Amino acid sequence: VDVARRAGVSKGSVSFALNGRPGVAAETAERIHAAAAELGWRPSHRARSLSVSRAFAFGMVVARPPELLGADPFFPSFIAGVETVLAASGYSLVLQVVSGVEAETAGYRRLAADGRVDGVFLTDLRHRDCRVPLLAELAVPAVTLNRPDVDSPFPAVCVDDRPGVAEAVRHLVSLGHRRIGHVAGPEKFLHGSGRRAAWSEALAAADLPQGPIVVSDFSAAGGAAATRSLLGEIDPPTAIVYANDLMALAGATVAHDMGFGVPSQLSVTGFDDSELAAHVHPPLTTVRTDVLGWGRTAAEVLLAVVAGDDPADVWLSPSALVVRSSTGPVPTTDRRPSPRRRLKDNPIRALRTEPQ
Amino acid sequence: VDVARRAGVSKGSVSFALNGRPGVAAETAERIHAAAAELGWRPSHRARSLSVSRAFAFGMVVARPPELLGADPFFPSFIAGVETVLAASGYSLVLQVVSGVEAETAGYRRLAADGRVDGVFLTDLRHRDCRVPLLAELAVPAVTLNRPDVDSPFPAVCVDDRPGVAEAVRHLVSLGHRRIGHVAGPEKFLHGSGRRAAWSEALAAADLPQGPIVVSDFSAAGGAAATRSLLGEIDPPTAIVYANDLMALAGATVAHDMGFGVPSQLSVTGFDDSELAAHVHPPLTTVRTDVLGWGRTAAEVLLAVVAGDDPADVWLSPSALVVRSSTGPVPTTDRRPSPRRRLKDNPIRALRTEPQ
DNA sequence: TTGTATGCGTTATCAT
DNA sequence: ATGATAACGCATACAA
Repeated sequence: VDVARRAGVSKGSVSFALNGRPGVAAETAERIHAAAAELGWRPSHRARSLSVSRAFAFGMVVARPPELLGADPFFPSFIAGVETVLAASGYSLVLQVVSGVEAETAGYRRLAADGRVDGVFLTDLRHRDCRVPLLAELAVPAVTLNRPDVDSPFPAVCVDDRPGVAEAVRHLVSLGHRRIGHVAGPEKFLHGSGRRAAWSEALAAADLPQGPIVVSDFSAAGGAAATRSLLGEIDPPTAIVYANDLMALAGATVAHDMGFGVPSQLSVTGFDDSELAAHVHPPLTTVRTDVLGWGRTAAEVLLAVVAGDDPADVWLSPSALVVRSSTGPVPTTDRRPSPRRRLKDNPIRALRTEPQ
Repeated sequence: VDVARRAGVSKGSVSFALNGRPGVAAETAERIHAAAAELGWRPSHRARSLSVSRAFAFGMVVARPPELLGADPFFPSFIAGVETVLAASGYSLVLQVVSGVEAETAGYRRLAADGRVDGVFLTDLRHRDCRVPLLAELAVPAVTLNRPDVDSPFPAVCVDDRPGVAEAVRHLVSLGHRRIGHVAGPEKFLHGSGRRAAWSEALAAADLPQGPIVVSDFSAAGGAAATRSLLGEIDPPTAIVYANDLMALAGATVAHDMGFGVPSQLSVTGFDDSELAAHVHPPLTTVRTDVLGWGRTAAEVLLAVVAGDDPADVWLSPSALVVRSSTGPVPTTDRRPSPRRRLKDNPIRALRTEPQ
């Protein structure tokens, strides 16, 4: 109103001029802009929000336990990628971290009921993920990270985990390994079972028998326990492909404690290429994905959705192996663990152990 | 309006009744509630926001590089703590991750200009932190994590890092160490220089000379480089206190690669008690703080601020040492590193090296 | 090309 | 105790 009065025009003209829409004379528009500038006019986000029924924000609800979130490089990078495009678009990100699926559902409902967001990012996709129908019912636009295995009306931004895992297996095979185990993430997660499938298929493709597998939980403790179990078997694998770095790091530690040298007696690969991977002993061979780009693209797609168009799925550059020193040639001779450690960690089987 | 019509009253009465305010007859109020329920009325967050000029959201802008964020257990836990109290209050958290101080300032300005938040959390406090006067000028309420070293109108929620670090030093002293080094975080951060001061003062309190120090950057690479430098000195320390776990973990790796057994020849302590700390070899002695509680309290305080009162600073339970196996008795005899590693990693000094 | 009028869903200020 | 009416700040259909 003030700007209109100062420019000697009506409210409507001001709105049109300030939004750069046709239907206002160039000279008038200029006068309006000048008036707005002099008055220090700033658009009111809230009023606009009420008027156009949009929140100018996207949401994300994360249902991981905090201690796992803190050890996982995914979310910070993803969010950073998202922000780079949101900041330029006047959009914000509202984040919710919850524990448990019921709280997660409640979180989405609240976001939707309050109209706090115009769309959400669906991460950590699960099998038959209930969030897809939920959001469809709530009429909240979404973008899924990878394509769900339920009917989904939402576009997906996909990064294929499998090539990296397959590459890891091939790498191990080329080093002579024939007994390659896997420590998987929870099977309910698409990426958990996807990486497992990639490992399994890569073994088959190499004409190798399926190796031993333990399904774990992406945590350090879980990775340690899984490794203990795998290496305690009668004929332990000579290499283990882990579904993430955290489990791999903890697993390598357990192996070492059990007397399995890494990589001399056991090769190990991770997934994520976390900050620490290159700085442990031995540096971890792992799989890298472009998480930052993932976030960037996901944000762009969601922006396109709220802009009204119906973007197609997009596939980003697939994961790729980063070879470091936690993988090596398969041990040719006696790879029984050294006696001291073995005695301590596995007293029963230590009876058959002798110095190497 | 619909509810009012249905209940046969006016808009104003509905507003009063639904907000449980005095000035409406009990019977009328009941009729209104019934009508609202039948109509499935839900309050509009946006309209309320416009009307009362509040966002019902708090903000947080994080200016760490993504790869460091991903390796740091702080933010996820802090945010999780924040959420537990926000969710119950109808508040949301809008998160911004940026790179660089200028983007950070811009982030706060945008949050304020758009009126997107009613207050912000100030984390990673720096010396003479420019965000304090900025937010004061912007008239954005805030709560600071620990008390800034500039005049601040904002309440602070404090967790003292120092007791934990001091405890670590005392622990090392009790193990016989007399030459205790430190790998610090950037000095511009309050927690960086605070931990350094704690280390320094603890040494003085133990009547020990100041140990060698390298100022680093909280990253794994930084911790590795700092350690290399420290252990390359003529008379390397027998123990190193690191300002965070990431540097400690990378540092322990470097030490091992340089032929320093941990803890046989070098003791190491971290800070954070990250997920991996207990699952590396050797398990890391480190300092733990209640980050979840920190987030919870900070949210409560910010809520109190926007509610109109002027809460006092609150001090939470201080940090405490978690003793694991990366610390041990000071080496009594020849602690020169073993020759093989040493040859590889430090060829110059290897000339003086002999087998142990 | 410009102006007028109204809607968005609340809360707040008056009257009565 | 209740009801009408005015903000809040923008967008927009429609008239001129």
